[in-house]
Amino acid sequence: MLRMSTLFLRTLREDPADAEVAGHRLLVRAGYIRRAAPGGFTWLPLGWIVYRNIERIVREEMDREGFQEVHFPALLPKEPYEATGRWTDYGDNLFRLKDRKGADFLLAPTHEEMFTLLVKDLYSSYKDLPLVLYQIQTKYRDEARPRAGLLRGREFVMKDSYSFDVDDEGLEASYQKHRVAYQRTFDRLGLPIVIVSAMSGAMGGSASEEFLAPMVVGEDTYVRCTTCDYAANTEAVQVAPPATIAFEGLPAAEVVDTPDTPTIQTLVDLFNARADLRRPDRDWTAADTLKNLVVKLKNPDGTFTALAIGVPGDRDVDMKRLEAQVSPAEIEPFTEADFALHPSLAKGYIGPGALGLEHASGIRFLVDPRIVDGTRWITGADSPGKHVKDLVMGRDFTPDGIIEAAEVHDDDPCPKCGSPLEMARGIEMGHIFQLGRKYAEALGLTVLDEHGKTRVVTMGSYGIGVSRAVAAVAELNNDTKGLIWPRAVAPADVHIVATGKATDPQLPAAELLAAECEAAGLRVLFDDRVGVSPGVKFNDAELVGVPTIVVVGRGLADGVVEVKDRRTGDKADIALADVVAHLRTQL
RNA sequence: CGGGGAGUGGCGCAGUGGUAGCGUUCCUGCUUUGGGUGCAGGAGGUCGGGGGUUCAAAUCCCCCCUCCCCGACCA
Repeated sequence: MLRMSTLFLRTLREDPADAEVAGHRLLVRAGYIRRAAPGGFTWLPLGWIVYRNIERIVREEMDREGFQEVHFPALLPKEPYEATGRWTDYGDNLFRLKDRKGADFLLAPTHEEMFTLLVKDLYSSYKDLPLVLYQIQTKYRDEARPRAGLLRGREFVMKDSYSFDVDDEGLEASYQKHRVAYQRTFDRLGLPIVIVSAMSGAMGGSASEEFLAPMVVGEDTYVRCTTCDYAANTEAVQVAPPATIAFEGLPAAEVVDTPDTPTIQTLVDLFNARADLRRPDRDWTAADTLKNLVVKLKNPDGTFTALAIGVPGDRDVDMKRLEAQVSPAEIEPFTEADFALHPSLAKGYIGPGALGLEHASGIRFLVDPRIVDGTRWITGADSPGKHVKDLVMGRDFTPDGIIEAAEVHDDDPCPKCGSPLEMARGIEMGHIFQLGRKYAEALGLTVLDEHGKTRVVTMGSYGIGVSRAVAAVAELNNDTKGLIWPRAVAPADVHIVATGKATDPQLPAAELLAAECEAAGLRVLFDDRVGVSPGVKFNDAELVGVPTIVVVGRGLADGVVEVKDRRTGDKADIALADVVAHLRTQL
């Protein structure tokens, strides 16, 4: 039994000034956590109880699938991470340190390498697979910007698991088991989840999905269909290409003088203003123009490659989407010096005429999927002050390929059903990932198959943010008065408040009730403080957020106590003799 | 890393060069006991850190650190 008289707890009367988002603010105010370091938090008794409840649920769902728990050090030598290139790839996000002999160590941001090596150490036969191992471990990432308390810290707890299979079918099965286990886990935590397709990116895996809890303070933007079940991370959205158009009857391309049209808007205005250029049926819009952007890719080996991207003029290139497409290369701006090296590019008037591996610039030219055969465009004519109109895709120019890099907008058509898409924000609670053989290859994890042949093991990795889940549940379960925990994770089932003076009958009656509740299997938080006014106790109870509040107060004279539902605010007077049975029905 | 805001008792804030204050919290006493009760007395701060200017710095100057917000970044 937790007693308020002795519990290590101090609730704050006012909001802490450095906490913006509701969940963070309330976790601090209600005495669940304290900031201890940049991006690091101390769990106070109530917070630690909630944390462990969540951890227990995660563990139970892993165990239910037959996954086996192990536990690695967080402090690791650099060598395994050098073997996979991550010692450098992780960049500034990796906490690096040296031991007394000067050897390099790191605080692990994730443990793919160690799990791979552990399995390599002990297993060598296909008969040993499939295998799934997991741990619940503190992770370290030197985040550029820790945020919103536990939502993004530099030290946090993650459940990470890793599957090991002989073949792709096995990987798929392990992946699906995790998918199901994750759905059940988040369901038990009371977290609404949208599963979105994510980019497999540089990892080269075939599938990756994120489990997002929708919330406005979320950091990830994703799109979801307003009609069907399609949902995808913004980076992974696939644009549905329109139907192609026959070339017959399309006007011939024509170069026109368009002085002083540095922007899409000025170009469109000019076309609408000039009688010789006006469209008879409707006004020109930015969507009629083809915008060509040139960037520089910094390849992993340090070399640079130029890349041109063509998108409809009513959209910008989304750098995040572009980066996801070209990963592991990084995007750098195309500078004046770069233009000097490519005299065929007329800045501000770049067009398909100069772009493409087979054309003057030799720059690879990729276009948005909406640019299909037969679409006609106003675009740069590769000469200052000139544009070309009615340049027809497939007839007048052919790019080197397609790229998904244009901005995604609300109301874009769903690639699955064509209904409008909408953008939303969420926080990543879990990520499941078909890694494939990258780590097994780099670290030499192989097994012998039934024919005695060496096979590289194929892997998956799967994460749940455990400490983040505390923050997410708090964020989604509160009101102006405080937290409202879902019962499965709440620090107690019932918060018993005794009002009255020390000599009044309420206190001993509440004491007795608390003991009975506990004997009946209820987890009890008992406000047994004397000399504290009822208002303070009521406010604290609402702030702390235990789902059921029982007040042993003035009704005691009539043999009843008040049972209040924290979430709905519903109150009922229940006869003292019936309280325990009544409370048990609410579990 | 870029832009913006801010660091003063546990928490929230005031204090533009001259002995650090208010509210709350905490302690003591009395009072009060169904919505943060009232009164009185008390405790608690090297004013984020380091340099500098000055007779004198929370206050002015320089450097650094940290926190919050936006962006970049983020299996």
